[in-house]
Amino acid sequence: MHEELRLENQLCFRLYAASRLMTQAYGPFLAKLGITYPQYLVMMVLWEQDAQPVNDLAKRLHLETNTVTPLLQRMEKQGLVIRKRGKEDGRQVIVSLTAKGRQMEETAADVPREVASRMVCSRLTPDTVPELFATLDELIRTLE
Amino acid sequence: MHEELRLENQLCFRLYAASRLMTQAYGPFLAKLGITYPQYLVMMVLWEQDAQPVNDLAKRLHLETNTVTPLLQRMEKQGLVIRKRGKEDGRQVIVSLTAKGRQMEETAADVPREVASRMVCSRLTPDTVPELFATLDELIRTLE
DNA sequence: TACCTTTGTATCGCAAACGATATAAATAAA
DNA sequence: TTTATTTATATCGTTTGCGATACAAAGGTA
Repeated sequence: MHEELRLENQLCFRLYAASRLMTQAYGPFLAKLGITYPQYLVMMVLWEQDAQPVNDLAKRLHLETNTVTPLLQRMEKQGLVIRKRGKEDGRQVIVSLTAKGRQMEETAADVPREVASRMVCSRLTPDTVPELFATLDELIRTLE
Repeated sequence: MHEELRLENQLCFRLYAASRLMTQAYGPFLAKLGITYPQYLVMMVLWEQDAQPVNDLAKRLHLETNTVTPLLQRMEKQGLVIRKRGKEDGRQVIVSLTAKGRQMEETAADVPREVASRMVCSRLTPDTVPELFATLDELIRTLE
């Protein structure tokens, strides 16, 4: 038996499981807004900074553009964003929020708190969370 | 601007990004074995305990059976596992390793070390990793 | 100008991942 | 025993996610 191959010894599996369960935890709240979890991430990026090229959105989310493009196409069909060719650089596609997309920010502002309330852990306190964030941030920087 | 909606303040996004980047880190090594990352997880479960019903595999991986079934069908097509109806309970499908699947464990034993070597972080030490594991484990227990 | 390379998006194909639903076997209830 | 319910898998449709590839715009270079 190879101890290093035990599921319980894997960081990768914990991240994989935690990530999917976290996505599921957001599901019911995002369903009320009519969006999915990756779409929610795109919206957060745009609420923070509107009118960005596809490339910048993808980089921010650590995704490939061939993942983001169809995602944005679906969001455009739903009337959340519009996509326009860049004026200076005709290769770029600038993604901007519609009025509907901007309005959604108000409703969405409650979501993080609602999810957090279902996620009370003894090990996730104002003391320990910054440490966890820093560790994950370093891991992400190292892997990308 | 809603501070709680900033991407940088989200645990969910860090887990999402870290999980995908981790999967990508395994990619090249698993490609040599001819399997994908979720398939690798299934193999780890079976190396630990062979001949399990689909349901147990799914529970162990925190996945739905409708995700695991097609995964196993692809693995069966590749000759890594075989699926047989249970004798006592005809509803169950028992998944077992083939000789090829068992042999793969030897080659795979190097994978965790190879990935770890590309993942050296100042915040991921023998001291801090148990703490991180415990936090993620509690989070997973809370969310499931 | 003509040609080559780089850059930014998009298209295609495949493997997850999951909700909704279907199906058959096992179990409980009548 | 017949009927109803639960349980274990499987099927279907949609959304992600990514590698490989295509393609057009932009930027060199000769």
